Amino acid sequence: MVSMKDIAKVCNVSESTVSKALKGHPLIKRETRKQIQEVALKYNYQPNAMVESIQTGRSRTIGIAYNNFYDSFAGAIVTGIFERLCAAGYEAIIICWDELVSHEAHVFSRFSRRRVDGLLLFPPRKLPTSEYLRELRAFHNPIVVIDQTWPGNEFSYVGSDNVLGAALATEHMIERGISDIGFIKYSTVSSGNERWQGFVETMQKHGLPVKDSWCIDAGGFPEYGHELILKMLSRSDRPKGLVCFNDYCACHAASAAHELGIRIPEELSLVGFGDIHMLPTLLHPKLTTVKQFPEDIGRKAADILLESIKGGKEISASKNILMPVELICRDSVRRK
Amino acid sequence: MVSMKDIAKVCNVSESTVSKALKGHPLIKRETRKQIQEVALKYNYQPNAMVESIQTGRSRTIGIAYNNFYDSFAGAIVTGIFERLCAAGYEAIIICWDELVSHEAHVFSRFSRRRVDGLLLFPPRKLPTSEYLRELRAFHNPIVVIDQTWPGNEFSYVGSDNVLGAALATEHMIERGISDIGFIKYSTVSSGNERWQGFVETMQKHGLPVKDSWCIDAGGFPEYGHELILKMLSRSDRPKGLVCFNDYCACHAASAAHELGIRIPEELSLVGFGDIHMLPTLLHPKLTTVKQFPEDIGRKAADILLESIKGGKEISASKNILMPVELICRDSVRRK
DNA sequence: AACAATAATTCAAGTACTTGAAATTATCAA
DNA sequence: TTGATAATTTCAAGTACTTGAATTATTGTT
Repeated sequence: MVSMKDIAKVCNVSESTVSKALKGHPLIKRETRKQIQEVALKYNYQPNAMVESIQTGRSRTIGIAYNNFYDSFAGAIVTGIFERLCAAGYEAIIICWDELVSHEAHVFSRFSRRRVDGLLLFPPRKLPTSEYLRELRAFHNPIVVIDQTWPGNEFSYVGSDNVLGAALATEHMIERGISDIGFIKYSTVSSGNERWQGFVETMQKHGLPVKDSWCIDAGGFPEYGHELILKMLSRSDRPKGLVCFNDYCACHAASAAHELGIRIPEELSLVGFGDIHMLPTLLHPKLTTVKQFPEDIGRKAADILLESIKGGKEISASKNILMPVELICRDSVRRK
Repeated sequence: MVSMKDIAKVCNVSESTVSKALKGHPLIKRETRKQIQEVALKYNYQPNAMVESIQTGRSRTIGIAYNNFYDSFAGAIVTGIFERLCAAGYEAIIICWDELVSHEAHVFSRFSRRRVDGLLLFPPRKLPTSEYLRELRAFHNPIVVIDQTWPGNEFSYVGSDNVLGAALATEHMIERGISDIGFIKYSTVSSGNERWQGFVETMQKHGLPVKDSWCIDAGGFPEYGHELILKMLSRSDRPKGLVCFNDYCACHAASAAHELGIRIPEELSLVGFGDIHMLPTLLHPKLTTVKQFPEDIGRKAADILLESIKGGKEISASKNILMPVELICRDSVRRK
């Protein structure tokens, strides 16, 4: 790698002249400046970003604690994050929580060693341990939590308005005259509980009963509770509609219904959640779902983080931002 | 952030003593060493990785030029990459090719400024321009190209054995007595052309005709040529089987067939490619597909890169590695 | 107590830069 | 030719460390 020293040698000047010339400093003679810039270009000189980091105490790098590269919803969030980071001249270092790869405890110290200026946190799917919370609080740079949160979270958080989303989905079914409604829960994540809350509140508002046997918890199952759904749908006393935690759940429900010869939407209506990349339109019938705006979540989270970094930690009060959601009507809910 | 200076001040010793003590240098008195280590722990001291980088000329960081965070196949590759990087004590800086975010030309200089020790390249979906090739060659660190390649690529490459995969898929259909076979191409990427080649060779080997009107190019269409497939399947002269470039294509074909009331697999058999995360088993009937091993591709690519970094560029000859593929028989191909 | 031998610690220089102050060189008038 | 002023350039110190050489402190021996 060419350094300033190399260019200085070639141009027969000192390193500080090179430094100033490349920054367009007006004290350097025009011809000298031009020559140095040409040589730098010729040798494809690139300044060492790490030196600048050491000097300024800012690495212009943020850390992303990531969960799951398979999930295109998280991928969409990251796409939004990158859009903003790039515009701000920041790079990102991604580390996976994945227990197989790196244990929790090491994630923070790895970010600290790389001196990231801030942290975007996709929380791991279990509740944070006290050890992990201690590490988080000891981290001396701004943190923004994304997509999932936990009770008592004191950091800034950006996610979807899950309560509203589930309410919209449930209202939609009720409006179409369906009242025997079940719910596929996912209680191991905060968004799952929020969606469940939205469902229960809406049912109660309309004086409809929430039947335990129609509410299945898919949380933690790798197959999103496929077997449980199958069991529920094969009983004679089964719901006419299912509001699902997300589109994957809805797909599994649809698949179970197909296996049992139950027609969608004539005999069973479905609403998903997420409008996950391509998935709802690949199904037949096309899935009605609550659209989220993951790119916007990513953009917003990055904006907040970058602002906190600029303003210093004291200026930035912790924020709790819920992004809007929208019901997308397709063909999986029975018409009146 | 606490520095060695801070610890030195607290312990009333010089910085070099701190440095040596923290490395467990035997020349430092046991008690001094212990005290320094305790203070470092108490203040949660983390060495600045960038200083080490400057001194050694190794950043212990690699760059990943990424394409598409929505694609869980690429996500699986990255998962494999991260597994190996983490084990080797490396971090990754990810930059997206996405034209909206960062133009091609800047990607390499951004990696250079961060002094990444090597590059894992998911090539952009178009053929490399000569400008881009020049930048690649000017990059003075090892490069490994992943998943897609191009004619005359002189860098190491790791991808799936696409020719074999398409051959397996085609053989499977022929074996089940289907001979009116079409193909959904995707000719804008190298894997697409390789799979096409595997299809054509197998058809010729069995003396079967490759009918132009049954071979659709979905390349470049955001909806994977859904409309074209629909048109083809609505003619009376339509294929009895479709070998598809990937699972997404197959999903669109299935969806088109559903719309037209064509039953799968009785009237139309389908084989996908990729065994993309959850997708084939969410369909009904479940999709027969050619399984790839993306995590292994990622692992292999990372291994080769890390080896090249260790060995220096001259030692590492450029390699061309094709990972095995496997036909997974599910329910979308008609039984004899 | 003086000296050597050993143990423990510090110094100084190097990494790739930046920055304000100091030094050098050029230019012009008297 | 000298001195003053302006125009250029270089020096030196700082960033957060590492490392071998040099220095200082401690211990034991006579």
